[in-house]
Amino acid sequence: MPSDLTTKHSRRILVTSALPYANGSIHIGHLVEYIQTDIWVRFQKMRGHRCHYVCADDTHGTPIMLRAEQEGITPEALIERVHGEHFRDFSDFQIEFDNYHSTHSDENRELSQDIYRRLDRAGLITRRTIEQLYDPEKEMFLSDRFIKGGCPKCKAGEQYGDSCEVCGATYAPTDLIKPYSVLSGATPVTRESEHHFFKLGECEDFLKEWLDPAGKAAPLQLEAANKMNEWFAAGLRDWDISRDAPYFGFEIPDASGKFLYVWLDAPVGYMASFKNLCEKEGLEFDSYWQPDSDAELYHFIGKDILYFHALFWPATLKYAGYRTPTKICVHGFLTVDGQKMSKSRGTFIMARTYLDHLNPEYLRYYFAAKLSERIEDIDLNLEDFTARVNSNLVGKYINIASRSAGFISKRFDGQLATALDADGAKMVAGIQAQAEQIAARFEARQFSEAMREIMALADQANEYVSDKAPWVMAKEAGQEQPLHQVCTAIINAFRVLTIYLKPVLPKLAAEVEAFLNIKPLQWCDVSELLTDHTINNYKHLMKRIEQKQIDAMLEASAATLQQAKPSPARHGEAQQKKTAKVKKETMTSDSDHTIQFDDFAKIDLRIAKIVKADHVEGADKLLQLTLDIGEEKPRNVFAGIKSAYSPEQLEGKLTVMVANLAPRKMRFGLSEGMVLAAGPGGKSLWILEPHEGAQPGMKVK
RNA sequence: GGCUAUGUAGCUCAGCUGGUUAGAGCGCAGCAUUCAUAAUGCUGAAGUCGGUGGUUCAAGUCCACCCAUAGCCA
Repeated sequence: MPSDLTTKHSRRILVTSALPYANGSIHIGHLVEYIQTDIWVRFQKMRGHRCHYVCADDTHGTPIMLRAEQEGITPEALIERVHGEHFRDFSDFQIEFDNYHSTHSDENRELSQDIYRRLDRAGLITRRTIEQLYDPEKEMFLSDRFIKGGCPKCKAGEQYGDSCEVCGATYAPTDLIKPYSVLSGATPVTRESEHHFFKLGECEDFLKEWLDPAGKAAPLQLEAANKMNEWFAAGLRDWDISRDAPYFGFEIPDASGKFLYVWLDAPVGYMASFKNLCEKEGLEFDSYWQPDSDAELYHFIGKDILYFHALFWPATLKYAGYRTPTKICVHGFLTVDGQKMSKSRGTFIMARTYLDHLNPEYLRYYFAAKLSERIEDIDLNLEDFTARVNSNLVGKYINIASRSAGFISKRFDGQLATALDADGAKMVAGIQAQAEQIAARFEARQFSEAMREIMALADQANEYVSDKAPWVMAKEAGQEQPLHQVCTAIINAFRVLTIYLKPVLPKLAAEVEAFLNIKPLQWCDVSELLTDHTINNYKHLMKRIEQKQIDAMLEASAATLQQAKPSPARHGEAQQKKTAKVKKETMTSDSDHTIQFDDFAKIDLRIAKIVKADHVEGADKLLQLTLDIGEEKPRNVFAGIKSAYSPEQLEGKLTVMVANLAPRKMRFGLSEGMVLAAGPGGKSLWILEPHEGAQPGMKVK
């Protein structure tokens, strides 16, 4: 259990959310993280801790450069505009940063370059010459996504340099048919360049110790720690942290024409944003970032960028002489109605589109009701969303105020009674008694549990109202005082519930404070009662969601996505594969069960001679086959047929293989195709064998 | 193919180290109620706990295999 629940001392806490990339807009998938973080931060502040929440736009890299060029503006102009858009979206969702900075700032330049120097001095930077494609016209190196050409497998045109969106093949950009630069149209040439690498392999001992510190809470959730162990087992490789000019970013000190890779300066942006805040507010930067700091440091991130935050980032900090994070809080992705957000279904919802149609606090509550401390994906089920918000927030919670406020204002001139009735006192005390339990839920990021518990308490308040039936008292003579006390008890229940919900519903809580005519509520106010006090007239605090609002939002989403580009969340490079995959899926799901001849013709089936078959060390089901299909080099294929065949049975035999299947990197090596076999599996598995006379390499049609 | 998660009522999810007739909220049905911008209370129906085998006196909970979904394989 966190220390603050037993000891009352004020903690110093620095919290970050991942930095959104400055080449697109915020969508509801992003919001899971910012809302989760914001709730946690608001909770800490309500508990009286010194908590700072910083973030920034992530502004560097080739995608930003290209986007700016497309729009005919400078990168600086682009990132300034996007910064404004992002900040407005976040603010309107009531995400309250203490500072929202930019990685393109003096603080970040100084810190990033200094960290590079410190790492270099510590012997953790190495330099190696690598080969890369180069655009001779534009005079710059090209990453895979800036090269297009024909897919070497299926011949589809206009494909990116790393994988084909039509057939899913992966390849090197040099394999493309007639490759050309996206930037200039020129044919790229291969060129050498010296790159700077961070020697991550040398940080392994430190990282293992950081991951599992003796006598301290682990910095990662269990699932994330498992993933780390997988990475350790696979071996840590050096990390390429340099890019050649021209590049929108920071220069590497003492290496002209070399820039820091965006993923190096992005997390440093956390520090830079905080440093900027320190300058504004007179905080001591070093006391938060020096190695022995007693301040706590929390990074909230999505599971897609664990690699950067759990390996590179702690290692960077450690060897640059800074403290390491207290905890990395990882969350899953958002699905809508059980599926990935989809543009065609209109479920790819931009933050702004949502705001145009619905109250942001609905979504804050719904996310809170679904978020746990685990890395699970959460689903925004729109039907469930409507039902829960309407029933829990409006029907249960808001309704408590609305049921009693009328009596207080009409019968007692807005004045609360000086005491509660015995049952009412007991009911309110029962709600108050849960304060530490609920606080522990918030602290541990078990928001869904917290919401469940709070709504159970709201049920208790409603039962009390139902038992006392104040509307009956109101009609009977001589029942003035009991009515007054009962309604005061109801208002008090509502006030305590409002404290519990305030981290989630800050704006609503402020309206409740105005209604109750009280100062901003803190967590410790739970133990007090509001009696002998004048409150204001009740105005309805929250409307129910109507189906037509949801429909309108989905429609608008489908429409706006024609123009607006969503931010790739992190970095273009990291996101590239994912986009390709999504596209592939929609293609297959749209297609029929029958295929056209053209589809069939795409599959290149060949007679293959099994020249060699081997067991694969460490694999339960695989055999490694070396297949001759008349090519210069025989193909290497891993086939899951060990249960049915021994290597000896296969060697020398002919079979049929899919020759144009995209090569796939497996744990044991590259598999360059597939052999055909039938059967349910296990021992019942039979590979295909042609009649005598077929020759290796013949096409099967 | 390997690895990691997940798979429990129509929906969203709880079920700790295996132990009495499997839980909650929403939704649904019936009744009550009318203070509340249709909100509330009570009662109830509803589940072969993804599947198949196994371990055990006893399995949603452990083991094996399989199926489905998502992700990772740098």
